[in-house]
Amino acid sequence: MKGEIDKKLKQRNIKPTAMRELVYEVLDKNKKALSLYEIEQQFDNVERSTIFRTLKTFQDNFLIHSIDDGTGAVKYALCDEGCTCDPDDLHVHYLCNKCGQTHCLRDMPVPKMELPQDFSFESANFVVKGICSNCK
Amino acid sequence: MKGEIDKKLKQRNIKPTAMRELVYEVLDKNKKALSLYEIEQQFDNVERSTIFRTLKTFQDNFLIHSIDDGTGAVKYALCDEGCTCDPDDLHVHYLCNKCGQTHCLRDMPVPKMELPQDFSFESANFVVKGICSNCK
DNA sequence: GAAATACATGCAACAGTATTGCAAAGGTGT
DNA sequence: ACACCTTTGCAATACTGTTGCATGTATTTC
Repeated sequence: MKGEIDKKLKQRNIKPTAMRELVYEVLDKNKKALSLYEIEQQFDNVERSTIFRTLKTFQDNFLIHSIDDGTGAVKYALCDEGCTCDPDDLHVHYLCNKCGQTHCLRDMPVPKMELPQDFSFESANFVVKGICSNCK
Repeated sequence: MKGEIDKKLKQRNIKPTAMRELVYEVLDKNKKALSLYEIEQQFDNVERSTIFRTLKTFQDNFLIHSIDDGTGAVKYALCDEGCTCDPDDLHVHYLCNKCGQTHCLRDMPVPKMELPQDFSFESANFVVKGICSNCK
């Protein structure tokens, strides 16, 4: 288990520390995107800033991606293997207005839009909101 | 001019006050989406909270819509005439990573996604990021 | 037109999230 | 063991958004 996680971290050139293994584990076992606060809640005595910087490191190395779902807190979820967060790697996210959970719709790529002349497409944030099947 | 604005406000059941006319004017003459802070900057001695509540009133009555472009500050832009901010009224927004300006791509509707079973589509936020034609 | 009522505004304070500086702790290589 | 670099914890702070309350302004009612 720990070995598996370390491998994932090393694949992304992230030195595996206890903290990072734990944060990875939390992101992995929860099947939804989590905010900094939500991650903090799953630990007893871990500094917010440490988690914050851990997430930043993860994000810089494309191990996780961030989602701004409009709730005020940025959420984080694991990237798929080999993801480089290029336009081609992007997928749609879904925020349930009832339970507040944000899910990755990993098999739903963000559609390429035909932008106006001379506008480049570097990245995108596409969040669909509604009521999820659980809350229906 | 003032008459035109009052008409727009009244169409949306918003009582036209001096404040509201001014905020509307600012949103109208800038052709991009503005944050609360940016709107505040265009006045000399107007309370943030007043503008905040004005925007809230506008939004509740579908005169403006808000965009969360991931920069940390919500931005606001005028709705098209007759807009009710339904899924059908939504359009894509564009954030330039260089100049930081956010534009409405009004003629680019948010594509309807085929969501997983029992997930409803109530609204969406679709922001494309890149370099705009001005900054290229 | 004056009194009563409702609504809008300004001020101040506060809440939540994100972020940074700095020092201590931990690990790595020589 | 020592020097070096990275990570972590603590504290403080910035920024945006939000609310309570008092005051001012407009609108209605008589």
